Amino acid sequence: MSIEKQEVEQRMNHFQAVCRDEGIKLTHQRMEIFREVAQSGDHPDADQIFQRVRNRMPTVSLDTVYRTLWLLNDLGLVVTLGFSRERARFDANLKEHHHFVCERCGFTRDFYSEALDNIRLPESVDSLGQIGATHVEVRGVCRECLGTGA
Amino acid sequence: MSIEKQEVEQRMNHFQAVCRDEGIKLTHQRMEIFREVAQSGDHPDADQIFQRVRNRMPTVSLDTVYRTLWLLNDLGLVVTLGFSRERARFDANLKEHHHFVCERCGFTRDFYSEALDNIRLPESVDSLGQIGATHVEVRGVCRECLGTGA
DNA sequence: TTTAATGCAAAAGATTTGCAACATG
DNA sequence: CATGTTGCAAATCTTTTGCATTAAA
Repeated sequence: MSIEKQEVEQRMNHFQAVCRDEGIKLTHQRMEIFREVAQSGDHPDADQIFQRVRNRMPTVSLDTVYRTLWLLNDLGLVVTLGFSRERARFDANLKEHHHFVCERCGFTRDFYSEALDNIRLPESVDSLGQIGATHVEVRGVCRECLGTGA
Repeated sequence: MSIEKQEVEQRMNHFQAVCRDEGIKLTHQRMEIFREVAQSGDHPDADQIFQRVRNRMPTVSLDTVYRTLWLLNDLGLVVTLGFSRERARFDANLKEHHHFVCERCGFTRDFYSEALDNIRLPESVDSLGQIGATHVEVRGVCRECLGTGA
């Protein structure tokens, strides 16, 4: 599944504008790496991106892919799924619940809400497959990081 | 932040019952590792669990912690946060969106919903900190994995 | 006693870093 | 031309595995 050409062009333009504004050099590698993410609808990981870019650019290196992806992330040009940069975290709470996650320090807290447990999903989701648990993740900044510490 | 004693006891009992049912041996290590997750409200990762268990049980090894955590996960006694077992995945879609994730193959697809973008969070969340983006993750099984392939 | 689980040490994987060569602005 | 960026190789960090020993049922 890939993104429409027109949308990809828009994303490329935005990327170039941001790089110019930030004084970040527009290298061949960065262009190809960003393009790859921009045109992929399947949320690839670093290694998949590396493999795909390498088809067009055989000399690119994996470490450049990593450096570039995190740069794009810091620039807000790309987003990571879930709690991505972290390792697996475990939870013995089996009741249906949701999470608040602090974007700065990783602090994570469960919360409950019957309303959220019962949210209606759009019909488009039904066509993707069989639906299991639905889980809400709220990103934010915790009180501690805000300096609003009790 | 730790879980109430009574709740921990309940979780321990459930854990022991499941192990018995499944013919899984109740070792000292498993008890301590599960207890650690059961009484932690902060969603620790494998290494944190290892460090904490080691205080009480200095001979436990990190590989046992890993083996046990994934066993608990397979038994449904513990849950992982987000897309945990995977590596970081990237997305250049900056529009507000949500995800459907196949639990079997990892297939992930964006979907949109104004209703979900505007869900009301319970007030308890406000007290945790400043709220940023809210994101819904639907877990399920994709059509391909269901054998309902188009 | 039988079988599964542990600890150790080593292997495998993933990600990051120092540095000289190179390309961009 | 000056500086930031790359590729390489090595280092680091995380997670997994093989195997002899130990412990649970």
